[in-house]
Amino acid sequence: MSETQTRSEKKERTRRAILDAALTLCEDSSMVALSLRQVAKEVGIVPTAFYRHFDSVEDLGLALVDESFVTLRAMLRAIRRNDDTVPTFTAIVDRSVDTLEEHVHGHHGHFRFIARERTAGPPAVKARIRHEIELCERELATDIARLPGTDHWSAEDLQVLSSLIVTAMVGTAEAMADAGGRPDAEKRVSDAARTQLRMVLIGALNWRSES
Amino acid sequence: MSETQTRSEKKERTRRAILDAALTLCEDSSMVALSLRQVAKEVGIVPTAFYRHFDSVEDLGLALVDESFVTLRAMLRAIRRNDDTVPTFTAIVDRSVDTLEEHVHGHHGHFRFIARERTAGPPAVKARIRHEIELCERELATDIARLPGTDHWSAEDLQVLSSLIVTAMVGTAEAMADAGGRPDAEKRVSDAARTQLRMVLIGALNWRSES
DNA sequence: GACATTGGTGAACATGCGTTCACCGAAACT
DNA sequence: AGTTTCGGTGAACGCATGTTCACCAATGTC
Repeated sequence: MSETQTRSEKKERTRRAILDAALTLCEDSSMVALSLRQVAKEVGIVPTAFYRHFDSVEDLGLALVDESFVTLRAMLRAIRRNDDTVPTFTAIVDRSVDTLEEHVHGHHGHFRFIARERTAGPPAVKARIRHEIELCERELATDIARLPGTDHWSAEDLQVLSSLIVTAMVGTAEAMADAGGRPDAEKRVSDAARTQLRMVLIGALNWRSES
Repeated sequence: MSETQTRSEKKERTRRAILDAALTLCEDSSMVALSLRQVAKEVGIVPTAFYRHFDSVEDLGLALVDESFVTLRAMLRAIRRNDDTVPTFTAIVDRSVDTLEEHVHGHHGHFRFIARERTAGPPAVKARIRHEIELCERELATDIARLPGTDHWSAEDLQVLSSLIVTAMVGTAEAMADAGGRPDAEKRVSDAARTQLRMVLIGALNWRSES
């Protein structure tokens, strides 16, 4: 029987459906404008059944944050993996932006969610996202510190550079998701991202020789 | 009689009160979660009276966008004025960030509004904000083109650099507004912004010598 | 095969929403 | 002084919201 399934399988299925529906429904506004009944209707269950899976809408939001950051961290791991195998700086930039393009293309929902709810979500969601992003910045800082030519950098400057790169990349991911899969638009965004990253890195490498 | 006033004065007063109340009320969520009745209650008028001033909530949103960009453009003018009188690059950066800090400090509501609704607002509001930001990027591009040492730059690279700077400065404004007036936090943000801008400019100045 | 667990149901609730309409009273105009 | 203009009022509408509760039927357990 292909259509029969264990109870917990079925439960997990509707849980997924709720998460997906919520992500879709708040796509062009925000979590704060998301209604439980809308989600339920989209999923095809009665509003009450929602509470079998989440304690509240806020709970749903936090689950979406976690899920989105699983996606984001998977991308960061992929980028880090590439960087180990690749020699020059421009090659690192190229491969990194390629990876970013590929992942954002495949999961624009999650990336847009982060970019949006970071500033507009419910307080608890905002807080969680900011915290996660801060962690990403710190990880990036230690990655950069491992690169050659950054020995004499202060911890503050490392942090500031990471923050700049993350901000730029969040902006890129946003623009990429807005490109909506049109290859020409995506190409333009990723070319811009490459240029931006390269500019920033050139600036960073010539740092301290000036100030 | 100090408390009497002409009819249009009174009208303008409540219009202002509505705008202020709306800005305050959507401060920790978004315009999409703003209710007409909330605003009316905050202002101290009956919900119906709202329609004497705006056609709809969306109309209110667009008015807030316009108002916010009046503030933002005033800041840009101030920065541009400084730049004309100041000699070195690092001095330009310092003065620019000072000006930004001062203006964001005085009008964090407007800056947070732009940063938030840019990604989370109602569609019409989002569209208007993106358009205005694009204009700012273009203006910045022509400003940069007027600086020495950018003769050989392509139009695309100018645009990309402007976009990077604007993205970074929107991020800075956001962080600055989040600092919530605490001088030490504001200082940290503006120091970071100075470093970031300087890095970007160093990168930009050494551009094309590499690629 | 009997029993407990549990995902989903449907009615009901109080509340808040945007918008409409006729109406009022004071300011503005003639 | 008489009339018009207009910001604000208050009731009313239909609809959507979050949450509660008792209930059901199929699955899992013994």
